[in-house]
Amino acid sequence: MADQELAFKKVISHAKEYGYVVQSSEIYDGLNAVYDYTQNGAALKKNIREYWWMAMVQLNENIVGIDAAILMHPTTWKASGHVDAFNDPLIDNKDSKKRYRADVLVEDYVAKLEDKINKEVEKAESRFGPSFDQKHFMVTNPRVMGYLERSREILDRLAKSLAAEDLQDVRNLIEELEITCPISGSRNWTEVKQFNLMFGTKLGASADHSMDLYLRPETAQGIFVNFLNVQKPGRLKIPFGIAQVGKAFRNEIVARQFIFRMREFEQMEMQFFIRPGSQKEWYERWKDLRMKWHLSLGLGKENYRFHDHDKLAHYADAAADIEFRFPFGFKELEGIHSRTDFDLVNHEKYSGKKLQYFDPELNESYVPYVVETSIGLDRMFLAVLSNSYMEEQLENGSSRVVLRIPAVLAPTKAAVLPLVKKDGLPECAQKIIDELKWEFAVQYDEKDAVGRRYRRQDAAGTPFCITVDHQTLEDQTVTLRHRDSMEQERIQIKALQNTIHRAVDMKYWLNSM
RNA sequence: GCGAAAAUAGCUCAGUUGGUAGAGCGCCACCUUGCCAAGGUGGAGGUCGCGGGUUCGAAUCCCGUUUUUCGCUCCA
Repeated sequence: MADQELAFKKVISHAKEYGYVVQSSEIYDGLNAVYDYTQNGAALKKNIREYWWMAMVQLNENIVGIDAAILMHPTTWKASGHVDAFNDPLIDNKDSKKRYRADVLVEDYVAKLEDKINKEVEKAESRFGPSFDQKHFMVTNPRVMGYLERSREILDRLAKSLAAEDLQDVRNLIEELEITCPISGSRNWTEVKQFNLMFGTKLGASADHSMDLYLRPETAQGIFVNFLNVQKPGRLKIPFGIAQVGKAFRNEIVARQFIFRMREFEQMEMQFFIRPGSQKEWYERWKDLRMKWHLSLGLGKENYRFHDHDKLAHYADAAADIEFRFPFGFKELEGIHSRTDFDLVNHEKYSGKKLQYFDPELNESYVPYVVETSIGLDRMFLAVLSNSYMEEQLENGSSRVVLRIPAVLAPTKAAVLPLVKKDGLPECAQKIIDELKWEFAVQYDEKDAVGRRYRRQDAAGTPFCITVDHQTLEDQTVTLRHRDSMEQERIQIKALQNTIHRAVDMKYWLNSM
């Protein structure tokens, strides 16, 4: 574990030093769980995004891509269930370290009062026998009346405090009622805090006329609300998919582990619309296809596994994660969910608009079922980066740090290095760059001994180094040096484009699926 | 959110009983070498995370705070 911890720390500092990821607003001490991607990170992220888009959208005739807004009509989140599910007043017991919904604690207390009332009723019933008049008893018995009065007072006060967002009073109420933690039995409570996992914001510059909005907590709803706006222009026939890459925002209670769980993150997801009843089959198919996509990058089969959910979210009838072996253990990288018709049906209900598909083969209309694949782009980035980082001992006794990023994803594909910075070699190198840069991200470096430049490029993850020497001026050949094997070969300048292309093009990588 | 640990140069870290900040690597310039890091000379870069307090004097002691990592918890 200590080794893992150390390895993870090294990845994090390497990410900063080599221009991949830094903390957001670092000069102001940073912002909790928010990170910026710097030049190489931005390039790697873009390449991952494109690799996904190619596999999902471009190569599938029945999947199209959209780009929905981050801001959506607030009713969207009522329909999706997020307003209810993501919004709670919570309180912690300091001794048991358990967290409770504050309103539920109070309601449980009231439930106990009701138990007491019921016991009184039972007692009286057994005493008076068949002539017992429960209604009369309830409004005359002083104890029962006391309990009822008490319950009403408590619930009224709770409702008022919650409505006024007076959390201090909710806390006071818990203290006054002497509510104890069911586990520790203590009354050592923290303050009550309102946890709203959705980021609020306002639409409209003037405070008087503004409307409360949320930054989307997931991108999926942008697809569901546009279901017909996409299906109709595309004349799409079921089964078909709508894909999207975009930012989502969550005020996570605990946001940690570098870019694994951030407050602002990017999702790549696809909602696949199918006939009701065929969900099992499509769910299995997409699990299989998504795993193949991951394996095509060659990060190692042993680093992936499926995790089937036992407890399902309210909208799902089956769900599995693809987990990856991160430096801190196997964690969720992608989710595949059979979402049934939950989302579309709810949007029909809240909007009053039909969100149905007419199936010409069945000659009937229905709300399609949905199988979702949803992968965290930032998590995929972390998977690639942490898996690529290696410290190697070489045969000559020296060591090197290398990022074995899959060449198709590498931020820079090749560095062009003049052996010495004189005799026209830099000019020659520059000419090669001017040719290659139209197709690949390339870099020039003339500083320091060439061996050191190789190491620098290794550490930055560049798969190829092209070295220009005096022989180049005579026969138009260069040294092509490979990052992973450290082997070099002499090839024609003319052959560079094809050789690099073969190594970095998505076609070859995705064909290995 | 609770608990623990940490924060000093771009990175990794040293800094003794409190006395005005150092190393290695990296970076920049020049010279030298020239196919797998660690040649020479010179240089830039730090109000020691931030804010208070104690003290004649704080990187060092105390309090608060921010950020990071770990455990628990939460979320999916």
